[in-house]
Amino acid sequence: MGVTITDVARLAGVGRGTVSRVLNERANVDPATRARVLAAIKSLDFVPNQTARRLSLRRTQTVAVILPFLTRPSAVERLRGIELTLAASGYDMIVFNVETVERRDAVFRDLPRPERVDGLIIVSLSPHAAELERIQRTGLPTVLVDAHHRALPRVVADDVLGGRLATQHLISLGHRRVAFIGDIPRTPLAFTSSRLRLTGVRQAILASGYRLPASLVGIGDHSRRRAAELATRMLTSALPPTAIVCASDTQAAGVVEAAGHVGLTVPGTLSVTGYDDLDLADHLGLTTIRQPLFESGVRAVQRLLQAVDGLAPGPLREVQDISLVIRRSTAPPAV
Amino acid sequence: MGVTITDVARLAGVGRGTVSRVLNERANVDPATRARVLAAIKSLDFVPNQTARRLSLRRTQTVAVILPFLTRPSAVERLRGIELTLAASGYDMIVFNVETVERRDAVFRDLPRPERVDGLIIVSLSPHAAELERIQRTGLPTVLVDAHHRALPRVVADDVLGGRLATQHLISLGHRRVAFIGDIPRTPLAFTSSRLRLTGVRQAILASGYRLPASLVGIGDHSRRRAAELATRMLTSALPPTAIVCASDTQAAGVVEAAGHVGLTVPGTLSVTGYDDLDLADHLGLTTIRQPLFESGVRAVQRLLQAVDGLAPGPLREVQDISLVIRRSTAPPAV
DNA sequence: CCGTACACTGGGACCGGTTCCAATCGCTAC
DNA sequence: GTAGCGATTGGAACCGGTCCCAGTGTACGG
Repeated sequence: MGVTITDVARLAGVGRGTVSRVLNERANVDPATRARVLAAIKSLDFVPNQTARRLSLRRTQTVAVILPFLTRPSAVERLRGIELTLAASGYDMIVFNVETVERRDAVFRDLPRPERVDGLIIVSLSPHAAELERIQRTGLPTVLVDAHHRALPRVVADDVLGGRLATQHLISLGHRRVAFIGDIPRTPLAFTSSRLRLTGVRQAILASGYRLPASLVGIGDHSRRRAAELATRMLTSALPPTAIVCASDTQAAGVVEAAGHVGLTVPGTLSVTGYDDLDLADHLGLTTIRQPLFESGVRAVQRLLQAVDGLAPGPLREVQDISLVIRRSTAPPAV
Repeated sequence: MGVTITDVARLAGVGRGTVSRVLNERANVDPATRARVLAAIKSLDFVPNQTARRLSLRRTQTVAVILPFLTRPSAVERLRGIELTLAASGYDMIVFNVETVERRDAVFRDLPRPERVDGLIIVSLSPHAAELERIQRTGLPTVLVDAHHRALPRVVADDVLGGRLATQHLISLGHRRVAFIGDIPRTPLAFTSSRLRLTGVRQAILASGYRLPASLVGIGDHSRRRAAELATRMLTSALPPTAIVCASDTQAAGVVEAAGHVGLTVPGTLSVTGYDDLDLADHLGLTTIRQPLFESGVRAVQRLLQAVDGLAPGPLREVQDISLVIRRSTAPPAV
């Protein structure tokens, strides 16, 4: 237990520096010496102590991932991409799941320290001024995913476009009263994506000469249940929508459920679109906007590690492609 | 950048040892000295370097979580419980998502080293002999969740009971031909839970004097799609079941879908039960077995940290309560 | 007035690596 | 034969903490 570099050096009959040189594949080691050292390493089953290495190198070989709501499948899928890529690069991943404002503050206060982690990946959480200032002061390489700040490198999809695509699809089917159901934008844990999607929805509607009255915009926390409540209220109002664009597949599932409860059929008397193209969307036959969730995690890590290695960061804003996936939840409005 | 304990000592006009004593709240520090040191710490915004601390203490303040298939909501829910509890205890959590045999081997080979982590939480993966041997040799505190090995402390639910509960419910409704659809048991990434649930199903069926022919046991990888295929085959056979017990809500969702495709209604002409009580189950109105997923993560961490602190481990096998949740997917068989 | 116990403190050794510098060695060039 | 050079090597210093030991100062008992 606890074989050290000194043990290896002693067994191989060399100095500690030489063992270190072999370990780190430096030049200037005599092949015969190298062989002796490698044999000693093998026979002792020596593995360098990470902690000591970190202290000496002043590098943690660790990346922190901050993300809100591990409950959301889309966040988990991004995390999978991050984990896989990080593992392949020999970095450890420490995860901070942020579900409350207190945790958010604590994480942003304690975490961004170069002696703790080599880099930061922040998912679906847009840093505000104080947080940014702190990150920049430490000089810690940082990449945002599905989050925005003009000063930080980020991997995003065009949420405005996504909202527009879904809405244009509905309008081209003949819908005129298109509603939107999405997340609360001004929570301290806000997802900016929902707000941007709404912008896209509004753009498409206005461009076609229709209107988006406030009564057709439903905002609530991100849950199936809440979405169902909002939809129920809309659908039982005097002038109900014939189609609803949702900020997520989860919320779309709630809307479909609500439609059933108030006696509407999807897509017969109500069209619904989701967002993300989760398994759920396939299951429910939801028309939705697909975005490369897993891939966003992969790219974030690749860009982060480039920055950690001191390479050029590339364009600050990297935009990933999205696409409309048409299934069975959208159809022309009932006549 | 990088304020060290030496800087603090210099500013406070004391030795490094004294600063350390203040930091670690040791006795034998003069109140006046302590105050001076604390003032220096504050004015320099000093935070002790974790890495140096780890090296010196030979403690990593880090716990590794190994879990297969982050894609599964049940695994994520357990992870949430683990993350929250670990965060509250000041430990870092590094996560290893295992989706292939290669990764499993690599993780079990490289990870269990006391100089890397203070403890191990293994979710839904039962270590085999070589892995156990390695873990025990290192003496690393370890807790299993939803996994089994007689030599290791574990937090589990009674899966046999769960299978029995679901089946007894169906039998009490009048079903005689009850089928089971679950996971492949002998994959290197096997979930033992599915096999145990099948055992419970079989027990209940035999206890009631009925039979469980091989044709009514469907085994496939854990996905909605695969479950749907298996169900379709069963339901279109000569002697179809009137009820299907599934090893997970996800698979139950596939079965419900398949039922629709072959012209059966749930629960009219087919009863279905799931397992886990995910949001999905509520959504689909699935009768299911609820188990405390989040809580299992919490308990695992509590027990692990006890072990890390050298306290008594308590009973090796801690069993959590499960319960039958009856919703709208089960009813008496059609006459 | 002095020995001693006790509270407090400074600083060296250590954790296990990496890196730099100086020393050694063999070989070539003159 | 020897100066000069590059390749190779050992070992000290360092990363930033913790901890132990010895030393200082003070109060107290005899």
